[in-house]
Amino acid sequence: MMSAMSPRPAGAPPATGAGSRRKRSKGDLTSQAILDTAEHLLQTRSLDDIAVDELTSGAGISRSTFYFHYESREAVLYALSERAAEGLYDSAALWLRRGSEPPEDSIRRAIAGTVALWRAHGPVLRAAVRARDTSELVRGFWSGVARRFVDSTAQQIEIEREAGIAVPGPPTAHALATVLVTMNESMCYSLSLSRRSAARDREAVETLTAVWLRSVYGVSR
Amino acid sequence: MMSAMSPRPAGAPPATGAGSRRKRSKGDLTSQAILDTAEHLLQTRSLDDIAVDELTSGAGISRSTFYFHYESREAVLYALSERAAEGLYDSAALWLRRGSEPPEDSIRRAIAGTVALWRAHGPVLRAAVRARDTSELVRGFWSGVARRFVDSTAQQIEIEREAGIAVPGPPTAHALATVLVTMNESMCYSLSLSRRSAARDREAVETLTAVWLRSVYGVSR
DNA sequence: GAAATTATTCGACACGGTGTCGAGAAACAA
DNA sequence: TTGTTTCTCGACACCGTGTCGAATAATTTC
Repeated sequence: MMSAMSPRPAGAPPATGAGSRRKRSKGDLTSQAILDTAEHLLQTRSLDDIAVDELTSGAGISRSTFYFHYESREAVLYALSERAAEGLYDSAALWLRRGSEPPEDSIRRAIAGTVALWRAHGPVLRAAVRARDTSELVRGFWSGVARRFVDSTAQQIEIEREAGIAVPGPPTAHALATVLVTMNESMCYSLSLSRRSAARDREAVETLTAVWLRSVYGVSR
Repeated sequence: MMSAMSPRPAGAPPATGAGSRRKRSKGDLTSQAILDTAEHLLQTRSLDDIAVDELTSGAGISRSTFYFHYESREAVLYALSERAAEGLYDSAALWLRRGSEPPEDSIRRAIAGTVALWRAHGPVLRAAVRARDTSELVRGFWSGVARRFVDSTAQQIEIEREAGIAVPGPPTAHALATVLVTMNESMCYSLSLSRRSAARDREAVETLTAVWLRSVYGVSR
């Protein structure tokens, strides 16, 4: 007796990353196929417009099998977000500028990196941002990402202020950082919604960079 | 014969505004009741979590009657948005500052007005912003509002630049305006999500004002 | 390699929400 | 009153979700 009570892989399968050394079980493969189908469909439709059977027929399995691999559509999105947000963390590290490189360069580079990443994974990131208001899981994950960005930015602002390079408070370093990071996100969101265009991207990067520079350092040119 | 083909009031009932002089037909009343119920429920739940029968039972009518008054839940949101966005247009007029008032004051006043409006109608405005990605109708309406804001801001920036008060381009007046307006919106969105707090609101207004001032005028203080 | 165990898949089902239809009640006009 | 327009309702067809238990495939154990 004792029915199997198979341990459903709640959030994401063990190590969905590319570098997974574990043996590729059949289940891993279909989990992956579902993820891929989802990312593909997300390029056209919003998450709640995508029915579960579209996900599964794209992966060549029956609808009910889906629920063996994921708890819900949101769980799929969560797994997808993790995959896409890895790159974001790298960008976050760029805030902390190296050596004596002028702030303008490091800020522009970081912003350009963020824009590029939104271009690469726009549909997933947009869906994730939208799901913040819906899914506790996604909200938690995403607010972690945001905090990381805000904190390191605020820290950097404080350093520059103490060095007398950046213009001092009333806006708290933290408050300023929050606004700037939020601004970046929403610009990237709407940018990723428009047709891909190098010129548009460049202008967005330049504009955001200018706002960052002027807000933090007060300088113009 | 010739079945009535009753002219369903597509978007919103004739003149949903408060100043409507038309006779209060029974239908107007229930349309209104639906709207009120929707705004009330929106304070707790997201739009797609709200079922049509919750809207109608709140208004004391049967579910199918809903479809006589509105085409869909989105149409309700559209009507609600119009109601809430009226105030926004007033704020937009504030960009164009009067006489010789220092820019800092008019900008702060305009931003404070926007924040206040988001505090008053947060749930509706949030739902509207979310529905931009979903409903063509809402997207059109909302992008009209946004354009109005951006255009008048850009125009004002250009005036200030020609007067030598504001720091000159690379960032086009229009590009800069877009970023700033977008920033305001997303900050208001997330602010309206947090528990009401005069202190928090004040800090947000100050921070946004600082970013506007520094981005447009380059000054620090 | 046969049996036991575990992992994966499936079809069927119950449920809940949507949107449409045609019948009819209520309000109003003549 | 009668006719017309406005408004309301219940019934219905449809679609998507999530759960269950049984069936099959893969893997381990002996």
